[in-house]
Amino acid sequence: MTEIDDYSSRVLDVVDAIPPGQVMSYGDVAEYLGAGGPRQVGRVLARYGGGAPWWRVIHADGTPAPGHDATALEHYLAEGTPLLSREGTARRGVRVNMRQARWHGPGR
DNA sequence: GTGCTGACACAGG
DNA sequence: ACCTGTGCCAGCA
Repeated sequence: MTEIDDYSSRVLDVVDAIPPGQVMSYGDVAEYLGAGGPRQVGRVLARYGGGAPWWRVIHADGTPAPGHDATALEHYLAEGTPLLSREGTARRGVRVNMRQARWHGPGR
């Protein structure tokens, strides 16, 4: 049994609530919860992200998490997440179109 | 108690 | 678009 802290559980709950094609920045999740900070959210995902769509949680710039940017890209293509990646821009810096994909709680 | 590290955010170059 | 420095919060040796 993997008991999880209340805070971690809440973070995972929010991440799991993010609809496909939408994403939230670490800072947005922290602000949405009204507790901790972006670093804490990142730490939780790094620890318990295995049971939640961590790829839907990215930097404020729209860049996916390090070490798994390739995996995240696969999910974005499968979910239909609006990407800014283009032949013109460096494909190495795969970014998500936050202006479109940014999700703020249910109903938005 | 002190210091370092980390799946970050923001500003400057 | 990329790198560096600084600030913020929490965990760990």
